[in-house]
Amino acid sequence: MAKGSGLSIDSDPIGFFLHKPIVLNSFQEDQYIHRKNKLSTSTTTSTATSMDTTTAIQRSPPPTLQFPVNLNCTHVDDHHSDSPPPPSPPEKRTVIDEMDFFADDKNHVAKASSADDADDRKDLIGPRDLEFNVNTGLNLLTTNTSSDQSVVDDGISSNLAVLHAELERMNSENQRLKDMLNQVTSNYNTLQMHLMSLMQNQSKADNSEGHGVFEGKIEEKKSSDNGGGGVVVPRQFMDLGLAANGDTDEPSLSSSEERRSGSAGNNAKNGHGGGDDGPQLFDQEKKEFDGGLTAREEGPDQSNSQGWGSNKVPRFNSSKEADQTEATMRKARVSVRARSEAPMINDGCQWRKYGQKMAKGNPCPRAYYRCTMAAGCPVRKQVQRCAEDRTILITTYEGNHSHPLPPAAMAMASTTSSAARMLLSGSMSSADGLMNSNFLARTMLPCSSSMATISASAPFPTVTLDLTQSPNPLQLQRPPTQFHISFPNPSQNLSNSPAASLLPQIFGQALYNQSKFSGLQMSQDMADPSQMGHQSQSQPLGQHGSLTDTVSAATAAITADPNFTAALAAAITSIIGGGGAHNNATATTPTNNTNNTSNANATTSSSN
DNA sequence: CGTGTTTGACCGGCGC
DNA sequence: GCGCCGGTCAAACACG
Repeated sequence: MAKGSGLSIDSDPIGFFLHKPIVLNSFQEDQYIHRKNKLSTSTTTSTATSMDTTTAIQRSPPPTLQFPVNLNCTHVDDHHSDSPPPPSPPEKRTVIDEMDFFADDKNHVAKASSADDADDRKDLIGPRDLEFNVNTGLNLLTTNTSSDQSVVDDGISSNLAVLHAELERMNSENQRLKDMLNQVTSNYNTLQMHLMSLMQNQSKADNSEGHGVFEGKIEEKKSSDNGGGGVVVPRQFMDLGLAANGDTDEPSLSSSEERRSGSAGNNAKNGHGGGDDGPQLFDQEKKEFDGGLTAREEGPDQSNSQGWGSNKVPRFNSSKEADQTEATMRKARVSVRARSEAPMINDGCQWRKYGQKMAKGNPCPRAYYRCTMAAGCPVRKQVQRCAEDRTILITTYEGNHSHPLPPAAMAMASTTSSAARMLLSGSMSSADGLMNSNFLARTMLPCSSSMATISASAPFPTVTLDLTQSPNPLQLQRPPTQFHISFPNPSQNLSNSPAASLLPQIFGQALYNQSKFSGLQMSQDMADPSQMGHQSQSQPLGQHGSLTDTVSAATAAITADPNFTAALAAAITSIIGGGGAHNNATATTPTNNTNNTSNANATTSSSN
């Protein structure tokens, strides 16, 4: 094996955050030069794509004007003889002129006639509208008076009124769903505190009774994880609920973490002496935790608002089955693909590098990091450049933070955690988690794009969030008229729904909103001022690896669009209703995106 | 001197 | 059983 190959990346997270100059060896320099050469291309591409998206949005409105105009045609005819037309302000003609999309000779004839008197003008309104409806011109309006103006204005205003009413309705619904989510979140937190209290009592009871070796070791480990403070909860729960959730339904603590604790605490420098105890300790701890959770389950609403279904699945399996399930869950990962020039994306957390290896099939080394924001945080990540395109940085996260996160870290953490949770909820909804994941992956719509990928073919279930394509996050801001969401159909499986693909972002946003930060605000609060700004506004994706911006942009876009909140509600409903397998949230959009994820068993996105 | 990185060694899972 | 490989450990080293 190519150990010590020298293909190292200076990736001091702290230094990175502080704009510490990055020192590269010759190979890295080659890589970075290569990437820099490519950067202009990729940046240009991203920018162009963004512009295309914007243009597409701006082009959309005009044709819809026909409908209200026709409505007013009837209206005017009905009042033809009732009231004389008000004086026509000439200046309004310019407004009408702007609507003369289709001019032809007929309109000139009509224009001449319309100049005679108001009644004649009114008479012409009907035919003119008909002509308009069949794509003839509106030039006759250039001499029309206010009656015609009012016709158009009334049409537009009535249409606007309709739209406004619709918007208000959606906003109210949006607010209602937010309230519901907040309440569910609150209930969940309360439930979790109950659980902690219960577990604490249980652990004390077990300890006092002098039960088997596992319990004793668990106590030892728990104390170690909490800085020896004597707290007997498995891990500290953060107030945001995110990490607590992750700890609850996604046992992220790897065996090595146990080994590490054991080595440090007991075996000192003997290194691997505690290795064998790690998984057992964790499994036992996990069983206790799950058992307590199951016992305390109060109902689907509470248990799933943040647990995303994993918590709600009863854990009455035998110990062997539980071990299998836990092994699967422990390995759940979220991989984020993003274009980045930096050796490591700024996700707001602090990382310490603990290893580097050459991975098979990739000339680029894989770096291993663990979170150092809190002692005993089980989160690890692997950073590796894509072999095919070295401008793409693949960051794979495993586990959930056991500590409060700064705002800058919330977006990524919540997104990845939610993605993992989504995956796990799918896995846990079946006795065979992996097969279910495969099914979930395969049954996602083929027409979708590559924002989220679920891969069960890997040794561990992995969700891949592909952020290398800028259109996807931006497309989340498409006007509601181009993004239709239909609400749950109980007879359909969630996995059939394209909205399922939005769950990582949606859930991330939900969790993020829960923490009282908006995506935009978070983006502005980021530690690195150079990476401030709203990605969805204009900043091309992939510049300097501001992945957090990307995520926040996507999540902010979701927040901005009531339809996405509706999708969130639908998704939550889906999970609440059946571990992500009963109800259905459907987001129907035309798609034209391509899939660029190599291991894409299923990809989804909102696209147009 | 404290903190973080580097890197050779080691472990465990898995396939043959 | 053996080798491969991913993942981790920890002594040595670098740096401020």
